[in-house]
Amino acid sequence: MNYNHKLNDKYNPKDFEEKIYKETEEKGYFKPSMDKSKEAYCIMMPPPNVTGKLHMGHALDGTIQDILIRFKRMQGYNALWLPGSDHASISTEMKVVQKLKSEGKTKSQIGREAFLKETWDWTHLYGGTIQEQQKKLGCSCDWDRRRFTLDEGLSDAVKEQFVRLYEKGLIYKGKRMVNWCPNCNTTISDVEVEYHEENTHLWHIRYKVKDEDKYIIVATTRPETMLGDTAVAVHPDDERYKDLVGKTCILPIMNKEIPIIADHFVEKEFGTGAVKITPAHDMNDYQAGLRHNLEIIEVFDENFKMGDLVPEYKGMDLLEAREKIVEKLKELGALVKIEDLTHNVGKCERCKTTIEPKISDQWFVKMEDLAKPAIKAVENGEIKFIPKKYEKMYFNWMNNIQDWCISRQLWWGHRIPAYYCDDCGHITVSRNEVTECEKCKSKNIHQDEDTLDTWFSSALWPFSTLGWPNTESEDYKTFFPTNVLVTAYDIITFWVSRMIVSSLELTKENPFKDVLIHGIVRDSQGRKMSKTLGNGVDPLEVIDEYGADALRFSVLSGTTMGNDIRYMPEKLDQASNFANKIWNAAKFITNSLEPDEKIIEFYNKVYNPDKKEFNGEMLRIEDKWILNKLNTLIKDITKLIEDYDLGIALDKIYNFIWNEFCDWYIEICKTRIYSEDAEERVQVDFILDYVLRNSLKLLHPFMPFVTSEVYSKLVHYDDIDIMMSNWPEYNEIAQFEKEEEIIEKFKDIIVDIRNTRANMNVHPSKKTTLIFVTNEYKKPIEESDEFLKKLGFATDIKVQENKEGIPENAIAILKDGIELYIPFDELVDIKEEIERLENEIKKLESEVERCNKMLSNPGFVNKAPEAKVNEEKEKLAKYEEMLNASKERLTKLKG
RNA sequence: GGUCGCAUAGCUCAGCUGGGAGAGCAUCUGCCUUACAAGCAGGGGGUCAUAGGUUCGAGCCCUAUUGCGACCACCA
Repeated sequence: MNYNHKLNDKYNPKDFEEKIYKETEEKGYFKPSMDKSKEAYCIMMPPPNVTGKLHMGHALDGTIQDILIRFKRMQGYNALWLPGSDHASISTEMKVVQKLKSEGKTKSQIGREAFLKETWDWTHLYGGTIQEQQKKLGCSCDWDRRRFTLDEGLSDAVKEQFVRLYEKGLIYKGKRMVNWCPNCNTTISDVEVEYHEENTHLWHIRYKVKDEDKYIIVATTRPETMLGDTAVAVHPDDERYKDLVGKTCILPIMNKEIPIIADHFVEKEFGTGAVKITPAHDMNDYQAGLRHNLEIIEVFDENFKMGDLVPEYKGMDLLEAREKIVEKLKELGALVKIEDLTHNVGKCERCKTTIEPKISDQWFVKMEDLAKPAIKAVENGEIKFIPKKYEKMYFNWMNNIQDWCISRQLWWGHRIPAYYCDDCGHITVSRNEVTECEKCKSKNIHQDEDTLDTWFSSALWPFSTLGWPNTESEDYKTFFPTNVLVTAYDIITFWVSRMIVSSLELTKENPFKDVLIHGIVRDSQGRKMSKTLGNGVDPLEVIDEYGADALRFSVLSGTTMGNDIRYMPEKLDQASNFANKIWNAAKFITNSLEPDEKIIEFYNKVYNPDKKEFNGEMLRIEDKWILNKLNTLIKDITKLIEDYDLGIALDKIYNFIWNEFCDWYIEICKTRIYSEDAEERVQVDFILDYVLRNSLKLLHPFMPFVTSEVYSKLVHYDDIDIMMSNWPEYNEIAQFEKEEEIIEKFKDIIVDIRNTRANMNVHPSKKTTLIFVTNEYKKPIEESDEFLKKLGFATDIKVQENKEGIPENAIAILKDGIELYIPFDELVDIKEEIERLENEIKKLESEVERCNKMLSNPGFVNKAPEAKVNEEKEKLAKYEEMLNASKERLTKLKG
């Protein structure tokens, strides 16, 4: 075979990222192998909004999942990453409404059917955008299995859930006070309400106590709702009002008699301690109204204009009515004072309109019993949150769970499968289209106009995407329950928790084993990225400038799961420098590579796959060193990814490739690479290729593109692309521990040499002879002669067992087991060398002192683990030896 | 108000079940050394927020304080 090993001169991600994605997708690598002999591994991608665009949060989320799936795929799992999108009822519907508005049309004008058609068109137009963007990021999901929450199958699943819960009595219809957005014209859930501080006033209004010459003053932020007051409440322990409780007062304007009641929810300290109760327009008042059996009087009509309680105000806007009513109260002398107040006002998350509490007929899911098994599943560890602290958030939510309002006054979504009989009023709930009342058989029926909360369908995502309710489908049987769910902490409560609930109720299985929670990506100043601030970073622009690999690196390097990530553009430089470093190293290696056949032949001789052993006799000490380091690295990275410590894993690979492989191994080997001896070259080329290819494999899940491109230029043992290659296996028995130790020592010595030379301003080209005094390391030093010479700036190396012939003015570097002398001749001032030695002695003395202190502490010697004590003893011996050698050298120089 | 979290080098952050403080960037010094100046070699820089406590030993565990942040609930 004749392979081309050539890499382009410059690292340029645009040359290959898109190409590689396309190729690997076309080859079907993203699909699960469906190999029954292999364990299945499955991740469900949290479905982004169908009309959405990729933001940094998606980029992070997608990168993490892609790393996991690529890792497992290389490990041989039958791995599926299933993508899809969410119909996102409110936000999509709003976008279409806006579009209609710009065309001068409204929802109600065109009707339900036409509106849905419009929305489907919109969805088809923009629905593919985010997928295309995820591809740019390198997401290796099985696009053929992609699902949409409004797909037919998923809609069936939604109906199935609704009907089952309804039949068990877990779904009910009831009057409740809900959050109503007057602009979106729908109920929204508590979590879709944002609270904003607003400056307003607190109006103090006095109500006359009936038949007495007393007044009770209430404080309110909403005077316009007073028309619907049905009581005034005070705290039962409030001495100021004790005598008034049980009496009645006269509601101004309405001139109506209402009771004065006592209720614990009233705070004595706030306002006047007396509060007007308007059950129709306030959550607390509503609850109080229920407790005290108060009448509910609605002040507003369905469009949130004034109703007809007082004809004068009818049809008025709320704020306008507020003004008029305040004026009127002033006239009547009922307005006592106006106080300034800042308080939190609920706003619609989407359109920022002030939320109005409203009583309406809605569908609810009874949560308390459903929550119990879901709490248990996490308590007993069947489902694990990573990091664990988020379990607390989950428990906090689940233990205080409220019934879930699932109906939405929207058209875009799953229409509620409930049919009302116009004759007998019976409600028929069914999986299928209903044409007659199940009770009186009347054909006079109509379906509920409302749709279901989007989360009602996303709660099914882990299994509805696999074919549920058909539990016999191949995918369902193979991949459910799934392995890990990856998402940000901000949707634990309304998505993660509901998936667990639905799954346990409907499938009796946990939907996933692990919940991997990551933080959110903030801007460089630590602010949340938002459209209104305009501080969002577009991942596509980043990819365009730096490449997807760099983006992926930058969101993970140096981060921990669960913590927020600050977007730092400098990290992108670090990332692309790293990719560039790999590129250059690979370019260097491949350019000098011996023919593939020769290297493969060498491999077959040097490696015994059955024993998983290298033939040490065919390798040099430095080869064994890097192989041993690689082996440890493989072990560490595998464990780290399995534990989801992705940031640490990435930094470890980075460090290995750059600071060990490039900075040391390649440098050490250069003389061999340029060697005249072909056998020598094959040997070193084999190691260079071997270590690089395995490092690339370890890095591949993180930076799929540059690793693929470079890997394809390495020695071709086979035709398998890196993506489908086997994950490196580590050897339990580290074969070359001793050699690693020796080279680490040599590295230390070389750093010391560089250090001293730098301190003494020795010109880099100036070379000298290195004299080693040792017997323990004689052989390895002789074996390493070439690179020690090169890296130690030596013309020559002498190894001897005594100190004969060492010039007085030589510099000494003293390690345990090795003494190194560098005769600098005229270059070195004895004074300086004495000074240097004195400093070193000082350092060593403090080390010895530290060890002695610890070892003379009876508490330490008696209570610390034996291994720890021995470790300190060994250190002490080593330092003492070095200290003595230094002292000896010093006296000699001085004498 | 309830719950949870965070405070480590100039900046952004790592630091595993307690056993000699780390990275990247920035900064300083010397290098165009035949893969790489997007680079190489070396250096400086930290009372690990504060105060107590547990321990032979605390960045790590406990308590309190200060300053941030998040989530939930929500004040009429």
